[in-house]
Amino acid sequence: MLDLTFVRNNLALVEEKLRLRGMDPNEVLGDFRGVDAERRAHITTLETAQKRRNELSPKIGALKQAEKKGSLTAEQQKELAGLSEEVAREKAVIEDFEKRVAEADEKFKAILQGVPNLPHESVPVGKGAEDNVETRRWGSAPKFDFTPKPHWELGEQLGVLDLERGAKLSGARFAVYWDLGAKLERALANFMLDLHTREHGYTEVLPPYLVNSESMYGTGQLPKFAADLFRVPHGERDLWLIPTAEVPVTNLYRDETIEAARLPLSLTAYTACFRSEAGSYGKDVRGIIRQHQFQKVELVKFAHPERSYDELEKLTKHAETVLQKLGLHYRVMTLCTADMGFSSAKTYDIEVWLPGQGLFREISSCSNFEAFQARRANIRFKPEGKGKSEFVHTLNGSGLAVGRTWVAIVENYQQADGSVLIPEALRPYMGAERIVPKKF
RNA sequence: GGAGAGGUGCGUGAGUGGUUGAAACGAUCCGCCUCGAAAGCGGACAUACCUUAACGGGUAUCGUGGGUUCAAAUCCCACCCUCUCCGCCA
Repeated sequence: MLDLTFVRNNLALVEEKLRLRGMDPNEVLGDFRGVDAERRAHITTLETAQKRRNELSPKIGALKQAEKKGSLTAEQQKELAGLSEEVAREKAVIEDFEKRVAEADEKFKAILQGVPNLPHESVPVGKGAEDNVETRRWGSAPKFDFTPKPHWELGEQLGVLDLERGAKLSGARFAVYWDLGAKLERALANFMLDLHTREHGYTEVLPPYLVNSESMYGTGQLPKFAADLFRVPHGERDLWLIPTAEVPVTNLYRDETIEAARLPLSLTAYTACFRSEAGSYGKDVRGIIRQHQFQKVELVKFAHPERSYDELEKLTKHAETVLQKLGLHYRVMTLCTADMGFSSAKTYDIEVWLPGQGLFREISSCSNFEAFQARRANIRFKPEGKGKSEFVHTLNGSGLAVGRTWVAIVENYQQADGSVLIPEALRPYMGAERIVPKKF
């Protein structure tokens, strides 16, 4: 969520930035000025009436006390009647305008919550994914003297990936990993967590996979993107399966104030992620690129506003390091204004080369949300010395999506004989140098 | 799942209908004192929103949401959370 006062005072700028995102400002902002003015007028009316009532109440109280004791003069009797009448009138106004303010608040909040974050000035302007800018590239695509296969074929032949039984158990977009396939997933997760905790200074956390609506609201999944989530009914209130560890980890500090000296806080978490993928029917139906459940190692930072863009660069490098150590060819894309997510001010996508499919595929998305999430989730820091607390900047990125890394390993390290070589860095975690065909 | 206790400001903790946005103590900050410090003394010390050129003024907030009342931290209802005991369970 953007700052109310900022939007009010910089409406032209906000409209301009929305256009950069390829959105129609009128559609997004609606009658912002009108609703804002209406809301404020109603608040003023309400508070005036409340003030009057608060002035009258003690007078009525005193007179009623006297009435009880029977020491009320005729004149006071009249005064009491008059005051009672007046306060009744004010009360009617209060009740009426409490409703009107609530309605106006609702309308206003709906507008404000529907406004995406403003792109940072360094973000390239564009109209769609084709305008994303390749910022750097690492390594080179492996050469094969045979036609490399996609991971779904390899996985089945090796006996490590079982999509049929995944479908039997749960339905489409669920997978079962067997034997060294399962172990590869676990090895990758451990490798990534060790790298980030030992060499990059992150603290590991293991959060719940089910969270309440407040948490989903805090990171911006709700109210707008409920359709992408799995909802779990639970008594009077619903719980939601997390679509990414970003949700529970960012919300760790919801409604809290962090000491400035502790910033930046760097956290990493390995969790399962659940996405209903509504609206993506027919997309990536083969293999395990797009699943309802997948596992991911997430990197989250809470940073000082002045240093958040440095932290974004670092966080992105941390994610890249995983690919470098695994010897996987990749490129870093700076998303253009039109392709960024709703809450992001700047995003780098890391795309890994998948030879079986002959394309680069997103394996990490690293974003600076500035204060957009912090404002919603009320995450502050107290500046050194005195001064008012301010909102922190939140950042996150995948470090990496384990399922897609699994795909990258299998496709990039496939051999002519149908086996898959395990990269050096992973061998201590695998206890094997190679995956060879086996029946499940 | 059953029975009970409780949720107040940064912390401890008063407060059962009006003078309490909230005592007291502690923490923190600023002064005074001191060569410096401690102690002592004096003062400051929540958030959001509305209003104002500004100084300031106002409204709301005592787990959350409703209700009763002229008036609610205080009474009523629902929910959430924490703790204790029982049951169940990895």
